[in-house]
Amino acid sequence: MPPSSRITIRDVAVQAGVSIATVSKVLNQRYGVAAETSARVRAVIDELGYEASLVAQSLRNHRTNVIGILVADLEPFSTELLKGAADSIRGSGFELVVYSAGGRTGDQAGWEKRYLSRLSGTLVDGAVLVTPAVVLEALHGTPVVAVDPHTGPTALPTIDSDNLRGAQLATEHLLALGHRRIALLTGRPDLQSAQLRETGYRRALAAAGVPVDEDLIRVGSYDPDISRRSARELLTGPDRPTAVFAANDLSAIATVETASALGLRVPDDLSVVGFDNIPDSMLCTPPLTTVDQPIREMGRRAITLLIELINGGEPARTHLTLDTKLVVRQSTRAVAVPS
Amino acid sequence: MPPSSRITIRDVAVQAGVSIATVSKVLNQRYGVAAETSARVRAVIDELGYEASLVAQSLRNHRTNVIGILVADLEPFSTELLKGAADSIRGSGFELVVYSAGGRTGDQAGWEKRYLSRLSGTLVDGAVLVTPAVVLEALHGTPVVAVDPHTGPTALPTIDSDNLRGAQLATEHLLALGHRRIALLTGRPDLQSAQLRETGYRRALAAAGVPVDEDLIRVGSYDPDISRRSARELLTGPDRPTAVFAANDLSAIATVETASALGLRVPDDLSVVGFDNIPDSMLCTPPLTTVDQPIREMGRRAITLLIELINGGEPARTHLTLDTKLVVRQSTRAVAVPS
DNA sequence: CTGAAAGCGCTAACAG
DNA sequence: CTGTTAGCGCTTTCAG
Repeated sequence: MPPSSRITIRDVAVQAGVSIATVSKVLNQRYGVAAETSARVRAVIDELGYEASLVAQSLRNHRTNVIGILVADLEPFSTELLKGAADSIRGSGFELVVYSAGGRTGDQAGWEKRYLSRLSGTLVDGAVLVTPAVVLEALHGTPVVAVDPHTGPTALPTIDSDNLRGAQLATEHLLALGHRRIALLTGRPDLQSAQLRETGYRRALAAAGVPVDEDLIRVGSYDPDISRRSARELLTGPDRPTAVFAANDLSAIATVETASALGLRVPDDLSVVGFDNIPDSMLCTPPLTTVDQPIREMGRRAITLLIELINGGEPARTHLTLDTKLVVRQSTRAVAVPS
Repeated sequence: MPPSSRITIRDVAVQAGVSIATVSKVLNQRYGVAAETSARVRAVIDELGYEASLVAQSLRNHRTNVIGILVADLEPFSTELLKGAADSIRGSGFELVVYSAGGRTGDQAGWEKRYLSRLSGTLVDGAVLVTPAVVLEALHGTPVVAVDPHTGPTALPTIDSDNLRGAQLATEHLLALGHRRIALLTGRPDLQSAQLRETGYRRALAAAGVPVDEDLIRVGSYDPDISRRSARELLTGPDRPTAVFAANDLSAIATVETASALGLRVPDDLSVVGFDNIPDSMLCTPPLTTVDQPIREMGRRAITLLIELINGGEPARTHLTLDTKLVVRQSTRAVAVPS
């Protein structure tokens, strides 16, 4: 078949009666083209609606002014992050391509490495890796920033949020309200974020001198169904908790739903705090007390850091942990403190 | 400078002691390579972590199995659409790149044409254009689908939603509740969506025999600030409306805020319906009655249609208008019908 | 079975 | 000032 009827630089050259090189010079505003020639070429470019192929340019130049954001899938977390990234890309002179593995994360070596290899060196000047699940060493020459990596510490420059402190805040809040039987719905056991959130919970309890009741710790796995099941166990058991800290917003919502189904009112009969993975504005029915994770801000910072990395030198800080804060809404309530 | 230390097919060839051509054959599972050679090459590929450059492949092959989504910016509407697109890309064998103009929509010819030209023919097999604001004729060979184009009818295959009917539904709902003084906050006058929403409003009133009071129609422009101003005018004027239909969710929220600031309670003193451009779940404080625009579904359909277009023949329908429906929440209330 | 060579669209020396 | 030439990394004939 004909190699697509795309208009190429050659078409322009022929039409304008000049060489390909001359067209290229006009395109790139290089010196050494007669004003008249230049005008003619430009006229033809307009007439034909020609635009240089990004691909061909990438292959030739080693600078593209394009930043890549690599995500496993387009879901609430990653899309929220994209909005932040878009904020800081504006006016930076860079363009943005988002590459989505389309949920096919079961691949051999992981989408992270695969896409990074396929795109870097060509097409993008640098990349942001969103919640990579495998450990990646720094790559051959292409600047990479990781956002909220699910694995532990990484050699890569990283932007993450303070999971540990967030969990402590949440638990302390419940303690301050007088709660003593505080349950925990954990996250996915294999992810560091979940481990940190559990640690924060345990530390807060320990600091308050409240013994941990392992029966009050159930797996939520960042999953609505699993969380619903665990929540039901917690709330129907003997001596049920007066409060639940859910390591994830989906778990928190599942908890509220389950409580409601069991005839328990939130916050009158049960206080709930969730760890927020999706935008604040989406958490509303019912209003949940949450730990606010600054997703958009992480997106902004990741791009800023990446651009520093691309444009040269060593940035001041190559690992940034953003603060989390507690957003108190009406889903928690004080209880009588046992004397 | 050294052209980036990217690992190329050449590195693999050298390391394996074969020619570049042979490596390529192994990569593409072509016949005519000894099993032993093939194994050796594969070993080297693994060892080096080599992945073929997407860019170089694109330039050479004219099929990339990549679909492009071109957006002016990454905001609530476009990111919501992306989620839908991701849904239907899964398992399709295509990958997804999102290209964002980064808000720089003030360009000469419009980002739409520019990016389409830069990417088509190479890099992507087809593209989805999200809310293009200029009229584009079908392009040289590359399949393109437009989503919710802001201009009128287009030669391009299109997915949009039923703005007219949605607006009628909203207005009829308010009429059915007994409202007679129903204000309209319009959208951006230059966009067809806004015009259709206004037409729907007028038709519903006409059908009910309620005369249109032009004083109750104010410009909202899909913009919070402008909407707030207009809302204030409407609500502080003499003989204020008992209900407002806002042609856009941002306008609706602005209306509720303004009402609140003026001491009017929603829905007790004022009913509000908004046309939803952002996901249902984000509209919650306060709960707004809205017209639900199926954004994710549009994303899904757009990809499905595009893939049909790419894979060959003429699809059954090349222009699809999705239904909108009214979601009634507590921000509207019946009023006494004047006898 | 393997490799040399041409070329995808473009840019950057270098000649003319 | 302009055109010829040599690749960027890869795939694909087509000889060896």
